[in-house]
Amino acid sequence: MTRDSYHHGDLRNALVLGGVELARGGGVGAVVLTKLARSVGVSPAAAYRHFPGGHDELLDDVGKAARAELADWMQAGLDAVPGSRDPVVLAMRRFRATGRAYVDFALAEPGLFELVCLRDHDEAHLGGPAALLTGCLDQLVTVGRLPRTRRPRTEVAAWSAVHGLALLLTDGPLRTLPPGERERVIARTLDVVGAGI
Amino acid sequence: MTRDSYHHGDLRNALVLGGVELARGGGVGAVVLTKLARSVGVSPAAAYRHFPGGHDELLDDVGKAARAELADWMQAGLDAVPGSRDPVVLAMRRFRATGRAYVDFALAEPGLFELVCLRDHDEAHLGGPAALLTGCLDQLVTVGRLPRTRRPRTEVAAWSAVHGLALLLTDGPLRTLPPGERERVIARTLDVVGAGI
DNA sequence: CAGTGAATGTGAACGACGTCAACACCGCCA
DNA sequence: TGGCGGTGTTGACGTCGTTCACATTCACTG
Repeated sequence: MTRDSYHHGDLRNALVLGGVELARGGGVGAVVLTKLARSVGVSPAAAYRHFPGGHDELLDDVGKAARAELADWMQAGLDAVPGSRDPVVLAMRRFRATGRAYVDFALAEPGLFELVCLRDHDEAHLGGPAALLTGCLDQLVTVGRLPRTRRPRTEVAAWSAVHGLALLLTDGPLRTLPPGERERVIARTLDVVGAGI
Repeated sequence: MTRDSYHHGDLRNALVLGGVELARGGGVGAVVLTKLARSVGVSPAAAYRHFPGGHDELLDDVGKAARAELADWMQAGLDAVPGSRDPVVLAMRRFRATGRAYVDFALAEPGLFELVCLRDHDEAHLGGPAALLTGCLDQLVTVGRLPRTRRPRTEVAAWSAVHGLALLLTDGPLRTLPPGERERVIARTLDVVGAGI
C-alpha cells in the first residue's frame, strides 16, 4: 500500500483499512498512528488532515469497521440456522445463533472485538449487531415464545450475557480455558439466557 | 503523603494506595507512574525498586486492591439481604444481591471497576468476588432451587450477565441511560438470570 | 494556457510517559 | 569504624500523539 504520486488519493480509507489489520493482530494497543501512517507511505502528520480528531477519531472509524465485521459474522450465523416446521423452535434457534456468533467472533478475532467495545458515541452500534438481536427477539414475540409484556429490555439481558462471556473468555480470567470446557461454558450460558427469557 | 527522611519507609504501599485513588478518579489511564511517584514525594525511578515489573506490576497490585473493594461491596450487599422463613426465597435473594452489588459497584466506582477487569494472571480474582458467587450457588443447590446436575458452569453464566451489564452501563452504549430506565434494565437482566438458572 | 487558492503532504519539534543506567545517600552489622 | 546492601536521585533515551511552518499538487477560473 505504498504510493506513486505526492498525493495518496485515498488516504483516509487506507489508514482505516491498515488500522483494522493492526487491530486484528494486536488489539487497540497495536493501532499506532505513527507506524500506521508510515506503513501506508505517508508522514504521521498527514493523518491529521483526514482525522481532525486525531488518534481517537481514527479508532472510532476502525471500530465501525470492526462492528461491521461482527454484523457480517452474526448474519452468517443466522443464515446457517437449519429450518424447522415449528416456528417457535426456529425462532429460538435463531436467537441462540446470534449470541453464539457474538461469542465466536470474539474468540476468532479478539483484537477486533476489543474495538467493538470501544466508545461509539452515536448509536452506530445499533445499526449492525444490535438490529439482528432485536429482530430475533421480535420474532420470539411473534411466535408466542416471549410474552409481549416481557419484551422491553430483554435485548439488554441477552446482550449483557454474551458480551460479558465474550470478555471473560478473551480478556478475562477464563481466557485459558481448554476448548472443551469453553464449549460447555458457552452452551450453559446460552441455555440460561434461553430459559430465562 | 510526603516524606521526612531520605528513605520513605513504606513506598510500595504508598504507591498502591495512591494508585487506587488515581484509578478511582479516572480509571486505568489515570494511573500514571511518573505523577504517582511525584505525588508520593519520590522520583519516578524509585518506584522500580519496589515494582521490578514496572507499570504493569503496579497495575496488578492496584487491581488487587480494587477487587478487594469489590468483594467488600458484595459482602455488604449480602449482609443487607432481609431474612425469610423460606430458605429458597432467602437463597434467591442472596444470589440476586451478589449480582446487584457487582453492577452497583461498577456504577459507583467506574474507575476502580476498570481495574477489576484487568489481567489477573493467577486466580486471585477467585479469592474475593467469585467466592461469594459460588457460595450463593452452592446454597441454591442445598435448598433445592438449583438441580445439582445444572450446578457446574452456572457461575459463569451468572457472572457473564452481570459483568457484561456492568460494562455496557459504565463504558458501553448504555452509559447514558437515565437512572430510571437503568434501574429497570438491571432488574430485567437479574430476572432473566434468576429465571433461567 | 497561466495563475491562484484549497487540499494534501513533509520535516522538525514538543510534551507526556515508561524505562534504565550511573551515581548518591542512609542505616545496619561485623 | 568501615563497608555493604537497600533505597532514592539525576539525567537521559525511546515511543507515541500532536502541532506548526512550509512545500507540493490539483482543480478551477479568467
